[in-house]
Amino acid sequence: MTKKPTQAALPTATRASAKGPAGSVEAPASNRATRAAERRAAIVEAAMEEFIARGFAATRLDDIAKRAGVAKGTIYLHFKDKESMFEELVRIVIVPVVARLTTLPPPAGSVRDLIEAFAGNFLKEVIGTKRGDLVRLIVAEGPRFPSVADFYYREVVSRGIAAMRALIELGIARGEIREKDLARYPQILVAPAMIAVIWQSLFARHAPLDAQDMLRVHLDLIFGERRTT
Amino acid sequence: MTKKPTQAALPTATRASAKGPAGSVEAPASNRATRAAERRAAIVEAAMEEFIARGFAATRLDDIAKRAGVAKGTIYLHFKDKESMFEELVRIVIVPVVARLTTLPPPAGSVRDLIEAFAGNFLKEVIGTKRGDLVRLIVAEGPRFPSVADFYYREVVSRGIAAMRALIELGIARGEIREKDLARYPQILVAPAMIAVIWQSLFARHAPLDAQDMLRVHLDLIFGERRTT
DNA sequence: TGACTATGACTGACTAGTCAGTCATATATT
DNA sequence: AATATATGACTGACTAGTCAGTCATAGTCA
Repeated sequence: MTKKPTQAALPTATRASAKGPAGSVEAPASNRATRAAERRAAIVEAAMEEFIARGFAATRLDDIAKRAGVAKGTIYLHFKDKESMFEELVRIVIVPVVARLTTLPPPAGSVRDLIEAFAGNFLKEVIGTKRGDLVRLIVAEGPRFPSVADFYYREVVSRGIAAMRALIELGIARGEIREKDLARYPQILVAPAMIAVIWQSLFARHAPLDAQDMLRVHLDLIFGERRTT
Repeated sequence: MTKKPTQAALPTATRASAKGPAGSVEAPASNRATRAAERRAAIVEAAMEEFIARGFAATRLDDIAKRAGVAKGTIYLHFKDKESMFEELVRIVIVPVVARLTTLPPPAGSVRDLIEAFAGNFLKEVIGTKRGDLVRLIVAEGPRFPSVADFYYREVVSRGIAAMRALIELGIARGEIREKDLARYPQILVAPAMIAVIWQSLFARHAPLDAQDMLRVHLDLIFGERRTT
């Protein structure tokens, strides 16, 4: 009597069901492998949102499962445990971003144009989006997940810094940038953008920030006033 | 069950006025009020360290109690619950910092000197210290503690931005700063310092940052190369 | 093609453990 | 003694991780 092995369970309709809380109607998904991949993607997506909203410790796997429209056990078919799930998640989300960024845009025009295009892209893709919150999440959890911080430094930060430095050196060589020491601290070039990301997720309600315009002013500082053409 | 356990408003001890904070290793502590204040201070100190190291959700009150050399129940003599403890904590730690900062230094010399002195102070007092980690903690937990984010914005950010703006406007009026639009975005002035704080707590092991030097370069950007006087 | 079997993705009730908050008791102060 | 403080064992709500069992699909054979 104590045990009531799963029996009643769902009467029927496990097949076309999916009418779970997930909401979005899953595509037919012909074969098993495809379905599995879809579920995995759903878990990743759901987990990302929960982790961003609550942080690592406060996130419940039950909530992730519910949001993904999946049973809790399913999560463990795809990830070893909560911790390694979090670590893997960051990789999964970041890798494609890095891939896109390393696809450098056409190196035409002035250095300022290059940087402006790059920054504009960054603002559009990161600020106020899921990706921006991910940055904040990494700042938040980094110290407790050295492997995540390491990964992020290796894959994103060090590369970004190197790329910015190259750009700055080009600008100096071309005479567009006067402050030669800037090449030693590419962080300065990027700082306002990072601050904008953090600002938006913390203080947007108090004082929204026009990141695009702020960036323009910052670039004016580095390149000198833009001549209106 | 809808549980409504927490009821008792802050019991007492809120008025435990500031006494000699010096209180270190269990001095006899003559009167009760003093002892209570000491215990409270020990709890605040311990809680701060635990919260910084683990974040809000992952911090155990048992650990705070142990670190403070106090029984768990004692914590509840001083704070209503974990959540309000965290909120109060941020206030307790930040208020004296704000108090110190608003004690403006002698407004002598050039604007650049003013800012440099201010920044130097900031670097020494914040970067790599407990205070720096507190900034990271606020960034991390802010979204989950709107009251903390609000408080921080009101007490620190908005004041800091206003002060910086005043300084920038002075610099523009005196002809030290050429970029007039900078006054619209004091964040640009502060951004590298904030980035330095975050950088140190996340990536110091990979690539330590000479914040002092970076700041010098940044100020060169704003004021023009420094003339060696 | 249709029927029968094998596979493994998926489920969710369950277990073992954790931790915030309580309170009866003990200790210190007046 | 009376009162104010402090203690830490205890409780109950909550959750990460497990696993016996289910069932849609893939594979096999007649």
